[in-house]
Amino acid sequence: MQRCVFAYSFPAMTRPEKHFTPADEREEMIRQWINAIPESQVATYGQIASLAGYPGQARLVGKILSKLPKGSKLPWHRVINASGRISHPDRTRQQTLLANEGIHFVRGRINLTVYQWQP
DNA sequence: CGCTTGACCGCAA
DNA sequence: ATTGCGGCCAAGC
Repeated sequence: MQRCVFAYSFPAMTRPEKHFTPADEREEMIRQWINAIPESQVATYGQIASLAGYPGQARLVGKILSKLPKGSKLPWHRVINASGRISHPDRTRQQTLLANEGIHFVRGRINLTVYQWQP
């Protein structure tokens, strides 16, 4: 895990009118957890949301990933849905990246009991 | 404003 | 196994 620096990185945090959970803080937490997913393992959207402190907000994780810049270093491909399938529009690309890490699919599906990250 | 749309999820048929 | 639904919430129109 890398150091958490969001409190100093985002000017929005210094504005006191919103009482808590500004969008930038949530995004930063979620990014950090995604970044922490080890190679050859996967996490679900909901799992990342919970780890980041926002249980039940899986959609938020998908939202953030959908806005990810092209050359992002974030291992976005290690995030899959709760049924072990790919939600990302470009399935083949994501599946290829996962295959390169030794994660294989059985009938379009990843076995979560084997590959899901347990922090 | 209200309504729709998502890289979602759990549960009930 | 698959479908549907309600819950979730930010963005865009």
